Amino acid sequence: MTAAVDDDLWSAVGDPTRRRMLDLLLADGGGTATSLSERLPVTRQAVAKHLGVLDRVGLVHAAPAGRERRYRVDEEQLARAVAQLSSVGAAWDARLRRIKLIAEAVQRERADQA
Amino acid sequence: MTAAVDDDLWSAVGDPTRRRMLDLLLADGGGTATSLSERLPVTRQAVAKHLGVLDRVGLVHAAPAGRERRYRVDEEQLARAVAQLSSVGAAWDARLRRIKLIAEAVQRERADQA
DNA sequence: TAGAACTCGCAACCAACGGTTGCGCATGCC
DNA sequence: GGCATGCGCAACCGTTGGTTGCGAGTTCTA
Repeated sequence: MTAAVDDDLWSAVGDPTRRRMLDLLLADGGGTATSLSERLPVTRQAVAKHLGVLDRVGLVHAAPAGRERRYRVDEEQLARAVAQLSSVGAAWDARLRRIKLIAEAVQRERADQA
Repeated sequence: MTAAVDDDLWSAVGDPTRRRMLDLLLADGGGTATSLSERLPVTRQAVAKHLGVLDRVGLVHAAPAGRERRYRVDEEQLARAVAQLSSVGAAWDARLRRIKLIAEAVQRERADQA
């Protein structure tokens, strides 16, 4: 049921470092590869690569400012990703609930027979 | 804010193939590496490795049955993972909402000045 | 205005991981 | 006993997250 369409956006958000980057960018209202790397346990280059990935899927946008390259979160796109995320969660939740109901029904049936 | 504690469970569920495996296991009420690999675009060995990962984080449990090795989903653990998932989603959602409010406030302030 | 300081991008390299193929071993069925 | 089936182990490959090293462009300042 869980389609494969999600996978590009999902996998972009799937990386822990990228999640923390998005978190920092949201908290500070933007940032550069260098500024982010100072608050993360990875080097600037690693951050830069991640920013490239996030840029490709449209979760962030770059704005050259002098010698800096300032990144900001595309909130609309992130909202879309979050929606997909919670929809997957909801699907599993529903399935788990259904399984539980069936299990309980079987239990009741057995109890009736005994 | 999003802690690093989630990362083990989260990354286990992060892989698309593992998500589809969990989905299949839930739908069929269990399965073996071979049975799963027949319904997935990967080999039995790849599936076996993934089952090992899922087993290590407690999302599935193995029950040797004759020459088979039958796996079942630990629904409680999966429910916990789903909860973490949606909590992360909720956190981002809240932050996005807050950002939006601030932005609107700034807009209004500017309008008043003009 | 020349040079120091800072930020960035590119390239080479490494480790981990998802995936495959090829084997050998155990279990079950005829 | 013999054949088929299911599993585990090992070697190997491509991708990806991460690092170091370096050269080039921009800003600040002496």
